[in-house]
Parts: sequence; structure tokens; C-alpha cells
Amino acid sequence: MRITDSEPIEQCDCVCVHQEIVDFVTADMPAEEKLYDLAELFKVFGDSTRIKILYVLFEKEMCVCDIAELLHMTQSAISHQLRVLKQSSLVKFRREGKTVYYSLADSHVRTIINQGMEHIEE
Amino acid sequence: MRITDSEPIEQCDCVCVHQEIVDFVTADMPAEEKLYDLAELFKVFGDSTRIKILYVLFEKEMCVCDIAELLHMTQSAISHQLRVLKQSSLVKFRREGKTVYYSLADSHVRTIINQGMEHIEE
DNA sequence: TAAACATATGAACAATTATTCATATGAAAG
DNA sequence: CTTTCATATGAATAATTGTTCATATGTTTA
Repeated sequence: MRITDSEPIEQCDCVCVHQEIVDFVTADMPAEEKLYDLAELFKVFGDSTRIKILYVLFEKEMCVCDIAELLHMTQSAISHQLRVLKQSSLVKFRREGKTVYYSLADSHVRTIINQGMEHIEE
Repeated sequence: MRITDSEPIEQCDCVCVHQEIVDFVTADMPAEEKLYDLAELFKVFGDSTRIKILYVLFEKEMCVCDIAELLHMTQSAISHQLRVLKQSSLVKFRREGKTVYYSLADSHVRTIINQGMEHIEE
């Protein structure tokens, strides 16, 4: 997968280019970096373990151990994935003694997941 | 990455499980298969080339060649990615002679991308 | 029918990533 | 201070995937 568009890349070999359309759309495109960040965000949603964790947190805040038990997975695997979710600000957490409780960070998470569900249920 | 949850998996080794919470949340979880499909959908959004293609199609329907030109990528790479987008029903297409024009399939695509943008712009 | 052009696709390679295993950190209790 | 327990993390491995290259398909025009 490519990381940036900064290196020279070979162009399309077609002759049919509609230059005015290309120019028009190019002008309205968000910055390369923003589109890259957006893809990175959706990459986080693009794993079934993380989707399950997010869905679990729809209901209640939960500790790492409970999530692991619920999903029949190891504590380590869940902890690694919670870190990814945390880095994308999709979940937040609070500490209570030895236990760490995780919950959803904001309402965008719900909206995105709900829209995704609607799409696949069509 | 794991494909299904059907094989036996080792459980969490913690002792702290809050069984009533686990049971309560388990009851409300969507089917395993649905959560898997949802992750598959977001995986499609999770690539910067495909995000760029979707963003480009926000504005206008476009042919493969124009998209390739606009994104400075090969026709082959774009065509492969359009296939992925087509398989997830995120884009549709119409043929006009030799040319194939692609456009966004439905409004969920816009909503999902817009919510994602809002999230990263916070 | 042949040539030209737009698009699609199969195979291969390089890069990314989810899980496991072993171990570290940090908090509470004895 | 030592033990116990909940969580975090680094390294390694296995599996997935985006792009390229070569080539195929399908449509139009000469």
C-alpha cells in the first residue's frame, strides 16, 4: 500500500481524459493528508474484533477482562486492540483500583457503525 | 486475523469477571456473521486510494481513466479498487460505448465518510 | 475483419497487521 | 516489602492485501 503521493508515479495510459472534469474535481478534493487520516480511521473499524469491542461498549462501560471473557479471547489480544481504539480516540477509559473501564469516546462512533449496519442490511 | 469464532479459543485468564454484565451485554449482541460483515464493509473504507475514489465520486460520475489521471495512478490499480467498491455496493456504474462511468451507490456512503471526517477534525 | 482503445483480471511480490507468548508495569492487600 | 491480580507491551509469526505487470475482454471505427 502506498503511503504518500509525493514520489513520481506513472500516469494513466488512456487518451480519453476529460480534462475539465478532472480539473473541476481536483479543486474540491480535501488535502492528501486528511484523506490518508480518514482511511486510517476506517481501518480501525475494519477488524471484526474491534467492531465487536465497540459494539460491546455500546451497552455499558466494561473492563478489559470482561470484554475478553465476552468475546472468548485472551486479555492480551483485547488489550492490544483497545490500544488501537484508544489511539484513534474511539474509546476512553477510567481507572478504578487495578481495573480499567473502557467506554465509547463520542457519538460519531455510534453513527458510523449504525450507518454501516444500515448499508449491509439493505 | 481470525475469520470466525467457531473454533475453541482460550478464555480470559482473569478472575475478576462481572458475570451479570457479561451476560447482559451478550444477550444484545448482533449475530457473529453480521459483525463480521460490518468489519468487512469498513475494511473497504480503510484504504486511502478507495477513500480518494469515493471522494472524487462525491462530485461527479467519472470514468476509470479520469479517476486514474486525477489520482496519478495506473488504470489497473483503479480498476482493481473499483471492483472492491462495487462488490460492497458502494459504487454503481453505467456503460456508454467503450467508457464505463462510476458513481456513488447510495447516501450511506456520504454519511459514513462525513462522520469520519467530523471525527478526525475534532 | 482488423485495429484501436477503455476496462477488467490473474498471478506475484511487498508491505501491513492480528494474535500469541513471554514478560513488564502498576495498584491493592497482607 | 512481597505477593497477587489486572492490564500493558515487545517480538515473532501467520495471514491478508494493494500494486504492478502482462494479458484478456468487449466496444467502436476503419
